Amino acid sequence: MLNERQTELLKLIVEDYIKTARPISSNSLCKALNCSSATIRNEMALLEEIGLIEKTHISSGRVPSEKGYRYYVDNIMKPKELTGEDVLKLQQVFQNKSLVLTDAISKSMEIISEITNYTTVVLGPSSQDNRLTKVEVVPITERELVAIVITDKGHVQHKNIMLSENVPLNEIKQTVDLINKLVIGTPISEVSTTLEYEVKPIIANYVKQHEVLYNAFYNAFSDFASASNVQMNGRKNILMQPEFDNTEKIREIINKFDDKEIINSIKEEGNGINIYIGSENDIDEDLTVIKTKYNNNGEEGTIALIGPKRMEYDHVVTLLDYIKQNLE
Amino acid sequence: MLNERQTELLKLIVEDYIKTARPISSNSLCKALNCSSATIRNEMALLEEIGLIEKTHISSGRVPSEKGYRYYVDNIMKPKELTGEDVLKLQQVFQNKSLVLTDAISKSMEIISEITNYTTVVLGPSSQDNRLTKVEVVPITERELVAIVITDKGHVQHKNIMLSENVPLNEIKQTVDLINKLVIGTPISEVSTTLEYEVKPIIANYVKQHEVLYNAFYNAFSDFASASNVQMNGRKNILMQPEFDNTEKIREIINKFDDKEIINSIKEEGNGINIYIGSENDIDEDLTVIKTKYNNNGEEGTIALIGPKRMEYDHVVTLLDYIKQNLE
DNA sequence: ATATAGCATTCGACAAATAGGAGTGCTAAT
DNA sequence: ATTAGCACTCCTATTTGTCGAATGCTATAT
Repeated sequence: MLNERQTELLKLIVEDYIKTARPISSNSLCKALNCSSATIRNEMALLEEIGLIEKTHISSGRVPSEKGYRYYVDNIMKPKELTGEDVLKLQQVFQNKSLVLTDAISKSMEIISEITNYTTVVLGPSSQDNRLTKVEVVPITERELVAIVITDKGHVQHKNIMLSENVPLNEIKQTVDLINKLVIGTPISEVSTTLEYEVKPIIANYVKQHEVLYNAFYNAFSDFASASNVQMNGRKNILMQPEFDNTEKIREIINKFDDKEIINSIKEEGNGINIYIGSENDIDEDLTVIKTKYNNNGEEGTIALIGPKRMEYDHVVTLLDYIKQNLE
Repeated sequence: MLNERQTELLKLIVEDYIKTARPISSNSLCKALNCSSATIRNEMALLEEIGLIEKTHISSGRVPSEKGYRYYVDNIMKPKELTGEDVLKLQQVFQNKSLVLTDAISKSMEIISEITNYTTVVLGPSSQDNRLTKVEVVPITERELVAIVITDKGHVQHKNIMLSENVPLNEIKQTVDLINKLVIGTPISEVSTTLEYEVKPIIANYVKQHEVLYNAFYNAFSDFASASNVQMNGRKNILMQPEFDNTEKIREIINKFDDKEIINSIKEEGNGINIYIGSENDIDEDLTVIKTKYNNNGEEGTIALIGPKRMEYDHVVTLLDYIKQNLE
């Protein structure tokens, strides 16, 4: 589609703009392309007609359009080799054999956020399809207890429960034993149903204060099933970008970052490393989101990186790829 | 110190400014004080001399100084009665008997952040002076286990542990039993020491892979002791205040909010509800922080509210007081 | 056919100039 | 003790002008 010089021109514009955040003039590219500014202007007019670059005003330099970034990412960009320094920082995480995978992911995304000055997000796997392995209860006071729920994939969650009336310890024990007998092996998403139809009728006979206990556990399990697990690093980074140098935009973005709904929508379904430029993502048309799935023992989570559209795509992709490699 | 009219004047200036965020002119107060603007100007000059109000430029209206806010808070302000609406919202939390105290606090501060449009912070109690009640281990795979630690105050924490070599299940069990025997009842802050001097020498005899296990548990306990527990609500709220309508300031504040160090420094030592205006707090001289301790079964935490100096002190104090009452 | 030099043109960024208005402080009169 | 009146200060918004960085276009050279 584009000839060699046009390709080179687009590449220069995109990469220059990524570096400087200022519109690129025809003059500034003369040496690089070894021709006069007039020639470059002609080519620029062409690229603009195709829609790959834009002007900010009638006599301004050129800026990549969304389509331009897309073309760059798809056809021009070459993955950038990692510097020794970057590798060194990340090695420290992956060589630490005593780290559980989820901790390794957290740590490495923390580091990537520092290296790149973008915002990173780790969306932990949901425990929806985990199976219940064990329920344990530890009494704290007469009315308060801690319920601990463990799944086969190693998810643990606890919840302090306040009983609405005093319940004798042995009744609590009986209930927990029953749950452990009847509910173990059930997927988390189905626990509520099992509780209601299998456990509830039985404890109604055994246990005096069955209502109170049943409700307490029912609530605890619902919380567990719906718990989401999101970690964000360097949310301030994105605000430092020069394109977000106005309060309105900053407020808009901070708002979106605070919105659990939006952040949860980051979940990636496809394979590989996927890039969503501007309006291609659901967060904000001025941002680019790069995501990839990871797989921990059959459980899937997402790691993502959020930055301005003017993002160092080559660097970022290589970093994420490096992490992906190391996680497997 | 101040006569009646001066007091009334300061009150009007502070409360007007809190509402409008604009300097107050002598003219605008004529009706309220029932005298001419010239008289008010004379009084204003006096208040300014004492340092209670300031001008933003030589011919501008007056703005409360830090000292002015302080005087207002200490001597003029009357607690504002809560509206039925506010009470209603908070009642829903406190009447829910199945909520554990910490959850009730979280929820109510969430609500307060919404009501006031300021930022709220809940600093959970540290588990430093809790005593260990139980350690439990659940194996997930050959190399991975979940360690669960419970304290007498009902704190629970879990940590997934990756063993650097395979360890037979019975050795793990032995170790955990030993820990449960020797370490229970020890304050969390001393667990590491006890582990090192009492447990380590013994398991060295019993257990083959004692090094691996010891390290794993040692790390798990250190994490537990150092874990902090901070919750923030509505951090965006503060950015919406008109006085923070420039990107530099916003970035500064967002940075400070992201800084665990600073946020942890919010911990309140004194009794009652304490107000730290501007330079009186450690976060930012343009902010006011209002804090109060709460007491959960002997464990102390802090709830705090962060807003601009131009804060609705009367409303906020009443709200915090209401919560404090209800928590006890 | 392609590349380039040259030129008019457009527009943003910045500074200077201008006008209007909101305040104040001070003085003199009540 | 209060207030009317007035000169004065400074902010804010708008206008104006200039400079420079770009562009598009046209005519010319290769």
